[in-house]
Amino acid sequence: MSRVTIADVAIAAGVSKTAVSFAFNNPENLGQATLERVLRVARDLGYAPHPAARALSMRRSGTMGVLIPQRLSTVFANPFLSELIQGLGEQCEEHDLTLLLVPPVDGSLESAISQASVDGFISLGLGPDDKALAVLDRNGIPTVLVDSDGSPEHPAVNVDDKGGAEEAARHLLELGHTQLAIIVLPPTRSELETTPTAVRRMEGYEVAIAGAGAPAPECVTAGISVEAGARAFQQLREGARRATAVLAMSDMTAIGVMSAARASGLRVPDDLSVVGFDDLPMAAWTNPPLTTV
Amino acid sequence: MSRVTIADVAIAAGVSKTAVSFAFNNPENLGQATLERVLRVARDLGYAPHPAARALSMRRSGTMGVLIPQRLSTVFANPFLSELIQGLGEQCEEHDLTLLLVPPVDGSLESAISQASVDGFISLGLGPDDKALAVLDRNGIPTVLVDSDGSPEHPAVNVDDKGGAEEAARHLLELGHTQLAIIVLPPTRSELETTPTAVRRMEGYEVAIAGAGAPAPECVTAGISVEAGARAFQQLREGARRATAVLAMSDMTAIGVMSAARASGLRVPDDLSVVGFDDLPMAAWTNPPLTTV
DNA sequence: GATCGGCCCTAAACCGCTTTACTAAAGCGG
DNA sequence: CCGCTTTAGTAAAGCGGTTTAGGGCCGATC
Repeated sequence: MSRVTIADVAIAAGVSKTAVSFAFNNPENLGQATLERVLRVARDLGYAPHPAARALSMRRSGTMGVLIPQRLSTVFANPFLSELIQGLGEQCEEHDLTLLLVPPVDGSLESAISQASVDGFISLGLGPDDKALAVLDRNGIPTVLVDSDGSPEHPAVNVDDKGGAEEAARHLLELGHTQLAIIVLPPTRSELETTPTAVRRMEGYEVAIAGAGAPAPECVTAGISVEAGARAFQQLREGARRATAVLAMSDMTAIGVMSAARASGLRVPDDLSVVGFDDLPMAAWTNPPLTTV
Repeated sequence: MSRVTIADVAIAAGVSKTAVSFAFNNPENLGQATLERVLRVARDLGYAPHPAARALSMRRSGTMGVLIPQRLSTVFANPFLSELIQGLGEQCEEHDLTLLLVPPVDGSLESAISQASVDGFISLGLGPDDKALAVLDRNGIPTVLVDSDGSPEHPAVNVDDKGGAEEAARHLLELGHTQLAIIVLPPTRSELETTPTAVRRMEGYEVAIAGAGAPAPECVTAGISVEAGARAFQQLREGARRATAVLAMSDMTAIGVMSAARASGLRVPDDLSVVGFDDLPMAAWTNPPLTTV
């Protein structure tokens, strides 16, 4: 009933466990005849090495973890993350790894980390002083930071948030807009602090705005979805100041703003300019195509 | 340098390995004082149980696998799958499980299965006679089939492909269309056979068309993406027959057809009707909103 | 004819944890 | 003060693999 183990195969083939192991991992250690017999018996019995046992004894699991600082349910709703994970997936495929998505367990990334059987982590959006990083280090799990502030201790891959944001804002200012609105990314882990990414993009926006001597922008926070973008647009309409251009920190939100604006009779970009961030493929399908970073 | 093990903690706390294990898993077996001491030492040392060792010994890994019959890179491009996985993710979260995505390794699902350390599988789009299923059974891994033909051996959750397709086709026929075009889903695993899902949807379309006495539809195969949909539209234009309505087996493809049609000057739905399948949230954002199943 | 080196193969240790079976000490009523 | 049950903790046997050290057996060498 239960799983076929290496011992079963060994007995059935009349050899030792070692021989069976060799048959799969070091065939050159076995004679031709024995090798073939063992492999045949293994196949007939439907033997497959137990992954956990293998991982334990080899000290490697063949799995790459993606540390996600937000609920799993929100990941797939965010095309930017989807794109990223897709890319990771391609690489994993190439190297015969499997991808393990690791979201917080009961709100704690630390405990999630220690539960995961992983050879290394890609961690998304983690600050360099995050406690989760300390846990990783202490357990000796190699880690690459993505979308972080960077850290001298770890390799990191990052988006030029500040530069991109600055360019986006400058683009609008050069078009003649003076009153801008900014739609800020929502916090992910704690409900309070904004993400490092949002902070960096905000810096970029502000640099450009200050540089042009334009008035302070109006800020609204909205989730990464079309609906949230639409709500943000309503919020802006109700505000006192009438921004003529919107800087959204994500494309999804920007799309929401755009469609809500058109639904309420505004022409885009004539009456309202919108610039996103992410450059999702989806941004090109909208009508008109979304300007984005 | 290397990982802190249960033995390290045991020595440091002056107790047996058992006591340390109890501290985490059966605290009621330990005295108050010992319990606290062990936990404190463990925390100070940064101890975390090795997941593989734990999995091996407990015969459960706390991981749910999703068996995906296609390349990982195409999964995230397909919003329908994303939605599905998102739902699975929510459930996993609730039950403190992690989600392992398992695509084919070197084109073989069977070998991917045996590499994955998983307590159970959700398998997508597997026929009931798939060899991968046999492997699962032999290894005693519980499995739920999704989007399959159903199987007496396994619990299954399915979309009413045939019924839905039939309704979609009937809808168009009732609008007065007679010459329909069908955009078929692409094969996933082997390059040859169409998927069971595609077969079932095709049956539904044909039942409706035959029932209405309409001429045979024109069929084109296209991937699940907006671009593929656009290409399919071009292909149809070049064909001899001029379909006035298109039945697409996925929303993404339908959106592609729609936007390509508009780009080429056709009005939708006046000049060309398009019906999708999946009911993605995205389908509601298009202009006009996509009719879908 | 004893010695040596290769070739095949095996026994046993080990990976890090859980769990069963068991013991020493403590508590308790009589 | 004795035998009984509880309490608190331990030793050792797994879980299912890999890997190291070594043991027969063979022909070749001196």
